[in-house]
Amino acid sequence: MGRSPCCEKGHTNKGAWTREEDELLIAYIQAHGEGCWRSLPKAAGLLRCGKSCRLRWINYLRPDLKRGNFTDEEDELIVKLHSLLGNKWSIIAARLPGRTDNEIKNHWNTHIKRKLLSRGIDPLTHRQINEQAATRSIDRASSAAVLRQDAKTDNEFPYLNQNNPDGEKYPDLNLELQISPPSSHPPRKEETTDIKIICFCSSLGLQNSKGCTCGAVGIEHLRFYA
DNA sequence: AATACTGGCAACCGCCAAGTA
DNA sequence: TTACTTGGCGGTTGCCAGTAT
Repeated sequence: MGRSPCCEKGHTNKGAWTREEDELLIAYIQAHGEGCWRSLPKAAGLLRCGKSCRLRWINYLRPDLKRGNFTDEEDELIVKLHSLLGNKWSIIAARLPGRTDNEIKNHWNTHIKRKLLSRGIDPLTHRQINEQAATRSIDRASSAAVLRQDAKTDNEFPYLNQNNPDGEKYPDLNLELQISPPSSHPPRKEETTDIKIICFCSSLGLQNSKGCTCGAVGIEHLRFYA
């Protein structure tokens, strides 16, 4: 039945990691690789919860981390992906080599969100705030015109200023969400209605890229089931 | 110089899906 | 099928450094 508990909470350190702890964790993972996080702390001589070790490694100690300031291109990509995915930080992070979900989440909350708001863009909906208020009465064409007039946005996030309404905001992206089941399990007819499939590699024009193994052209390997 | 305020970020918490016995 | 653990995720908190008063 099941497995034994994750960690002995009474005997673990908390708070900031010390240099010694970092060194122990790095040394252990370099010698044994990333494996069972549960048993790692004991094996590595750490008084930490396995979860804490995993987080420390993934967010801070991993050698392939980029660190440093986000570039404008990264900012732009984050906004694009966020407009498609919402707060799916891990998926967004997967498209930004060397960046972690936590890092991106923090960057979003401290920088990008504010930047969008200062441009009059709702970071939740990625629409012009005044446009939103008027959305009910303004047609899509005029909304696009509002976007076009925002020269600042043009400079900061050029993609936000495409002469396209909604899904056509990103001419370089395929924003079409297809609705269908996993290919290996053909759905019953009644199941297909609310099942969505999307390949973000393809959507971003990155099909056949390193991170995309689906091999699809314009179709989809990230799957969401309703 | 002292204090209050603010922003940035590392780390924790709680939940959930998947895996296992 | 059920009960349980693990790994992973997103939200939140708390500390610290920098800035303003």
